[in-house]
Amino acid sequence: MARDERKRPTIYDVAREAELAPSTVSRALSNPGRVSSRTREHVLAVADRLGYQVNSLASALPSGRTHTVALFVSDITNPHFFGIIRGAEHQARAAGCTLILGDTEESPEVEARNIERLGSSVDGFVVAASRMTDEDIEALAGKHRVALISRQLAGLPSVIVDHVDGTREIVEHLAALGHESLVYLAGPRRAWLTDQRWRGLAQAARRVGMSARRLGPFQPTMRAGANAADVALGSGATAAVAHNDLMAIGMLRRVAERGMRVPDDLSVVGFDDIFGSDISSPALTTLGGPFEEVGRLAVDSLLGMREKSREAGRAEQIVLPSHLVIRGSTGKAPVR
Amino acid sequence: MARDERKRPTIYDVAREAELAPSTVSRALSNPGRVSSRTREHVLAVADRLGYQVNSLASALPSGRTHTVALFVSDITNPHFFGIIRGAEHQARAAGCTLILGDTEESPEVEARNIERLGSSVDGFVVAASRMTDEDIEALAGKHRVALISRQLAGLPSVIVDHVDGTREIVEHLAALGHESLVYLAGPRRAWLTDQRWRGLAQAARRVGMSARRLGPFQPTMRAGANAADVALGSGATAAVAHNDLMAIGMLRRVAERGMRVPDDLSVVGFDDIFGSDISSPALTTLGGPFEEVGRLAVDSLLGMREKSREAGRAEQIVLPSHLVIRGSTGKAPVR
DNA sequence: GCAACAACGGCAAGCGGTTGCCAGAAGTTG
DNA sequence: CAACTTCTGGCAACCGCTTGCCGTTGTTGC
Repeated sequence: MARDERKRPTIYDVAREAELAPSTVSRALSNPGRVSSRTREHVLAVADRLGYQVNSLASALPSGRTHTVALFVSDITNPHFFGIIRGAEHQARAAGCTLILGDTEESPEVEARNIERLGSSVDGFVVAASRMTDEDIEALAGKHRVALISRQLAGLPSVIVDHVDGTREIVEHLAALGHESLVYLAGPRRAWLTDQRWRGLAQAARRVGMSARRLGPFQPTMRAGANAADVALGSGATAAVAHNDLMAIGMLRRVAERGMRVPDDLSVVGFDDIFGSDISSPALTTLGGPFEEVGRLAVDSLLGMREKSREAGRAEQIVLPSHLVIRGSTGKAPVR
Repeated sequence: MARDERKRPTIYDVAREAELAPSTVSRALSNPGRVSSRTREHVLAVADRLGYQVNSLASALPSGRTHTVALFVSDITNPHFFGIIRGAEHQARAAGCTLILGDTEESPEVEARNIERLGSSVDGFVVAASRMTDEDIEALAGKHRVALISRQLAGLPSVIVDHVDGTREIVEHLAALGHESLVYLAGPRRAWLTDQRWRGLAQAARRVGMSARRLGPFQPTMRAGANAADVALGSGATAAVAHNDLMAIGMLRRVAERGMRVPDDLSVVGFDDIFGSDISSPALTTLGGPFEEVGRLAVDSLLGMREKSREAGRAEQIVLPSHLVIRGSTGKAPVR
């Protein structure tokens, strides 16, 4: 009731009260240099007294600037995105923007639809771990400002955590432990990272003379990890690299369930170093990265696109270093 | 470039192309019953051909309906909110709304500020685990539609997971294991749940003749769990109930770090049954709840407020049942 | 066959801001 | 002191869509 009667004051109310034109009030509020300081202060005082708050919808309409950015993640229940979300939020807030978070639930359709839905009400999109095709992303980028996370595409700004060096580190770590064979439990086919990680692993394995096989694809979830574990155990490899920590943790459980031991019977490595990867038993060896920074930089480069035209500035593709976190899930290769 | 040249078509473009008035196009799109089916189909076809997409900003301005709801959580890195977020999103989507997610980072100021910022651009707010004072929430509710999660306040719709029965269950479980004393490691003072949980525990303990003490407050994080563990161990109690799973998991680690064992030396119970609570070792005994349902219902009752006036309908306060998940972190009380 | 009434499409006034343009006031310059 | 900038504030035209109201046309009832 109270809610409905009292309408929010508008600049017209403030203008009337301050005995000025609405346009002057508007300027005093959003373009302070344009009016005299006396006027500005007067307006501010009146606005304050009336409890005036800009209607962000109304101001976005003529100006086209919504001061809102959207972040889409492929699965909001994956702790991997925590850091990214936090980082993005901080950067957005620092830039005076609101962050809208969307969960695409691993579906390229949901992704495309949600993005289209938001269309005109945001200044741009940060898409993390997109499942869309390159073509769809390009089409999207033709209509909106887009920055990518965990994916690279020519001409678009992106932020990824290095996987070339990271996978090399993983392989060398395993090699040092005496492993001679590894399997990669692949993530979704649509995930750009799936191929990248496999390529990195395969190449590094070749270099150290380790055999490597790719199995899957699997959904990047704990549940699918059980399946992946069975497949990995069946493969005869002594080391398994899961597409992400969620899968890896699911594998740890399944291996234990089957009465085998990690790392004695099988070494397991994950990606992301998520919350939970250090409380599992054994704790998970995993490739971590500065994900908060990833989120921050992605928003940053999205907002940065404002000025530089896409052609001129050459969208920057940022690669942040990863680091291998060695914990209990990797150990000496079992002797045959 | 492509992005900037081609402006999105508007209803005027569609109207011109369809040789109709803009108002008719508007109606065909958003109020189909108001035009003849022939006209509607014609408009739809033209709109489709032109790739028309409503500008949600523009339509929200005159109508006042933004088809957007905001969900604020106190800490987005707490997996507890996963289910709530998912549930809220699903329900929002089902109702044709977009969900905006906000992280208030445990701060009532951030909470109030962010809510005010969004003010006019959402249809309402779902606030989970609010840290604001009752007065501030009431003030907010005077200006916007608000639904609460994990908090009750007269006159406002809310969804909580039962704690009365839940805490009783916890206490009885501990009593059955022979425990005669428990400590509650309290959460933030501003969290409504902190007092509620303590009250429930204290009352249940009294009834079974168990001693209960409240310690803290602590931040509801893993980090603070270490501190809580030390305090709990120092208290001499044989059972510790942490404010949430994050704290409880932090406690598990700290206890192990100090060379003691859970549950042999100390039984530990948490709240929420978050992701991670079953992969810790020992796995955590915790009070779970249907959190996805919580999120869903909260959005539901928020959107339901549309029709029924707040006074008339008597805001519904929903209480969902909790369930105790017994795992390895609770065991027989140590014999003295 | 005509009044009464739907049904349907169009007009135009908003929603609450932003902003290009103009004009009067104030400040500079020679 | 005239001529010319620079400041400031106001006017009014949007931004793209919604919606109350009106007029036309087609239907129905008697």
